[in-house]
Order: sequence, then structure tokens, then C-alpha cells
Amino acid sequence: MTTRITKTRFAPSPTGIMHVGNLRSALYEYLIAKADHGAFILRIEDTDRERYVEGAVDVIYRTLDQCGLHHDEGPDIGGPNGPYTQSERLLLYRQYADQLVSQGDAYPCFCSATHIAENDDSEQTESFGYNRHCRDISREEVTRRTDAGESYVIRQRMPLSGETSFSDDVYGKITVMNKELEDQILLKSDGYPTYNFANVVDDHLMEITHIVRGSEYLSSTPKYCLLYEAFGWEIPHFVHLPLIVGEDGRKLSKRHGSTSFDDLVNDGYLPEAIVNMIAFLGWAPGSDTREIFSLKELEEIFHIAGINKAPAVFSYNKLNWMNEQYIRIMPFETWTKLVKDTADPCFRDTPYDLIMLAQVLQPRVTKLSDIPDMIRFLTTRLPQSRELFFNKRAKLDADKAADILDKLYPLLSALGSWNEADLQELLEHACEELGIKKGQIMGSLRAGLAAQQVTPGGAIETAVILGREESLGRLAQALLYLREV
RNA sequence: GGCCCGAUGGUCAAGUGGUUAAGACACCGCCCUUUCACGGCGGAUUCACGGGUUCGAUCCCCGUUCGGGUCACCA
Repeated sequence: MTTRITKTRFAPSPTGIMHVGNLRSALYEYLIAKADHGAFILRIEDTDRERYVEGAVDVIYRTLDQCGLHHDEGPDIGGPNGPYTQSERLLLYRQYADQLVSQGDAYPCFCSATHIAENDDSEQTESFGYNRHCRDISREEVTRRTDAGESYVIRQRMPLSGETSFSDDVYGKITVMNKELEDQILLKSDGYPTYNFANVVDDHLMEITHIVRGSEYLSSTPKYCLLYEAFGWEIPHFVHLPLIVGEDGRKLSKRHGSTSFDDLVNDGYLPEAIVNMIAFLGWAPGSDTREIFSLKELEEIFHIAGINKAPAVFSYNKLNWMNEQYIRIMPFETWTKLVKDTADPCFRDTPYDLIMLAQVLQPRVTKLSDIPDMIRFLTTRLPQSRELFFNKRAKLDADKAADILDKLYPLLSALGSWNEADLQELLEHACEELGIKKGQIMGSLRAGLAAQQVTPGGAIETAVILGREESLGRLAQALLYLREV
């Protein structure tokens, strides 16, 4: 008994979209391998010529890279069992299919797809489309028809009785009656293998020890097992993952909103948060109640036994929270750069204090895409209504605010420096000397400066962000507005 | 419809033949406060149902219901 190194593979079909379900498979595959110091392999399953999408493979590389899921073997970096792109392995599949045919475990079928569809209508009793029409045609007839150039597919010859079972690492023992199994197509008429066949051949040749995939493959896994048996290959571990579903309980899809990695990133979510989020969809660390884990930490604690069976609902609420956590702990310099990239386009005319802005934003932002709205005060100069100054708690209204700003303006314009500490001091003094409540002073100042109901920071921070000149200018305008209207 | 799988609060979930059945998100309330936010504190809501097995079932078995998956020359 040789002990093999744990190997998993991510085998996406290049569709141009990285669905969160796919990404989670990749994550778990990566984690299972790394938790056991094994290898994580990338294989491109491009056997469907009709679905070929230009540039789709790059989406896969880019996403994996953004998420930190680095592979040990793959089309771009090679490896001992390449090539890692299925369309480059066509001869191999043909060879193995021929072997099955000569063994009697597969057979050529000349029925066209349309013919089968017609046949299906008349035979309602049949549980599936294909009626095994060509299963027993003679070798002579096969030769005659192939020689005549008739196109055909290779089908797997399923046992007609008995049952097949296997043990899944997550779901346990699963058994199906062989008569339920269709004589599935292994090789299409264009010579390309089907997923079902290429997958088995490649997983074996690439020495994959754990086949990790969505539970939608659970019921077809017995067919794979029969294939392994026909070849006399060792059956690998199967690790089926519960589905990720939308809030309506259905398989996650377009109508649930953003469901691809790129959609999520465009919505303002950080890759780290997305990775952390999907790690916890269908898996939990057990007694450890923490939920924020970096990829590195996950590599250490991930274990197959923690995987759940029930489908998991993808929650944007939870994602929001996770994203906030990642923003809060992000290094300030990194955060500042993100803020700058977002703020610059909105506010290139007037200078603003980036450091202070980033500072007030970091503990408040949920998604990056929230930032433009939150900093709109940078470009909104005039108060839009007197309501803006009304505050019940501080017993403040527009008239009162006008009085306060009137008194405050000369003091502020006389202030030599314009920083947090000095503004703070000036305003504290103003409270005492003018006998005005702090809430009223701060409230009128903030409203007068921001001209916006909601701001990320308080009055002082807003003043610092806007700078002396801009602040005084706005206050003067606000005063005019309050007097006139 | 056949087959396969699943079921702990609204959501993610821990957990056990005897527990006050963790924790997180969301929600509600209160507090704090230069409004909102941020922060702090507290609260409500769960073992799908019916039979067994057992001294005792959320946990083990059977059935029911409900939910999902799958039945392609797609992966």
C-alpha cells in the first residue's frame, strides 16, 4: 500500500464567468490539498466546442490569483501529468475509449440526437431518453457502418441489474440500482470526450486523490465508479459539496443578483471577504467560534469532517458584515489608497484632506461602492433646505443655526491653524463663552459645512477634510442662504 | 414522474442519549454621542411532523411532509 500525496483539482469549464459556487469548489479543493500539504491542480475542461468563449481561461487565472488560490500544476505552469487542457488530450481519450470498446464495457452508437428525441415521445415507459438501440449490434455491422462514414458516439455499457454503491466523504454510503443508469456517452461524434469520461480519465492520470465537486454530481457518481472499475483503477475519495442557493432556496443564479466573483468585486466587496464568506457556506470550524479567517489560517484548520450536507443560502447581510471586518483591519495605507482611487474622480477641483477622509471612512464603510455616496458632500456646496439644520435632540433649527454660525464665523476665520486639535479647542471655548450647547454648535457647523444630511465624520473632521478656505467659503454661503430663505 | 440527497431560530451554524441547545449575521429595544454612522448593553425567535427503541430522545430506527438535486453528443 503506497501512501499517496493528497491531490485535488479545480476543473472549470471556461465560460468566462466565475460563479461563486465554482469558486467555493476551488477554495475547498485548495484547502483540502493544503491542509494535508498536498498539491492543488488546475485543469481546463474545454471539451464543449460550442461554448468556447474567447479569453475565458484568463478569467480563471485572474480570479484564482486575486483570491490567493495558487495552483501547483496547470496549463500555464506545467507539471508531471500534462497537458492540463483537455482539448490537448484528445488522443488519450480516444485511446481509453477504444480500450473500453474492445473490453466490451462500451460500444459505438449510431443513433442521431434527433432520432433519439423522436423515439422518446413514443416510449413513455422508458425512464430516460436513450433506449439502448445500438447496444447489441454486431461487430460486422459496426465495421460496415463506420467504414461507410456514418458518424457515431461511444456509449458506456451499464450493467442491467444489480446495484452500485460508493462512500462519499461527506454524504456517506450512496447506492443506486444499475438499471437506473443510462448508457451515457463517453465520446461525442466530433471525437471530443464528454465531461463524464474525460473527468475520470484525467483524474486518474493526474493522480487526483480527492474529487471535490458540487452535490449535483452525487447521483451520477455511480456511473463514474463503474468506469473506474472497468479500467481497474483505484476509486478516489469523493467529496461532494452542498449547493449554494439563493434566498428563495433555489440554486444560485442571475436572478439572485451578483453571483459571480467579478460581480461581487464590482459591487465593492473585497476578494478576501468573498473568500472568507464562501469558506463558511457549507463548512464550519467546529468549536472555534471565530469567523474571520485569512486563507493561511483556513489552510491550517480546514477539515472535510466540518463540511455540511444541507444546501446553504448565500447571505448578502453576512457578506456585508465580513466585508466591513476586512475594511476595518486593513492597513491604513492600503485603505487610503483605495479611498483616493474612489474619491479623486469625484473631487478633482478642490483639494481635500485625504488622510482625514480615509480615517473617518474606515470604520464606517460597508462596501467600496458606498464611498461615492458617503463623500458626496465634497461636491455639494449649498444647503438644499432649512430642514438640514433641524435636530430634535440638540433642540436646533435653522434660525438658531444661523445665529450660531454668525457668531462662529469670525472666530473660525481668525483661527491661524486649521487642524483637528485647534478646531476642537476653539469650539470648546466657543461653547463656554457664547453659552451654547455643544450639540447645537457642532450640529450647525456640520450641517453648514457639509450641506448634506449624513456625513461620515463629525463637524471637526468635516472641516479638516474640506480645508480652511473651502470651509469658510461654505459657511459664508450657508449663512447667506439661511438669512435669505 | 423515477432515482439520489437533505432538514437545529429569518440566515450561516456548534452540539449531545440526560445541556439553561454555543456563537455569528440580520432584526428589535436601550445607552453613548457633534445628527446618521461607529461603539456598548440587552431582547425575541429554533431542534419539521408522526410513530417506535430507551428510564430518558434534537441526537438512534421507520414512516410522513417539505425542500433541493438529477435524469443532454453541457459541464
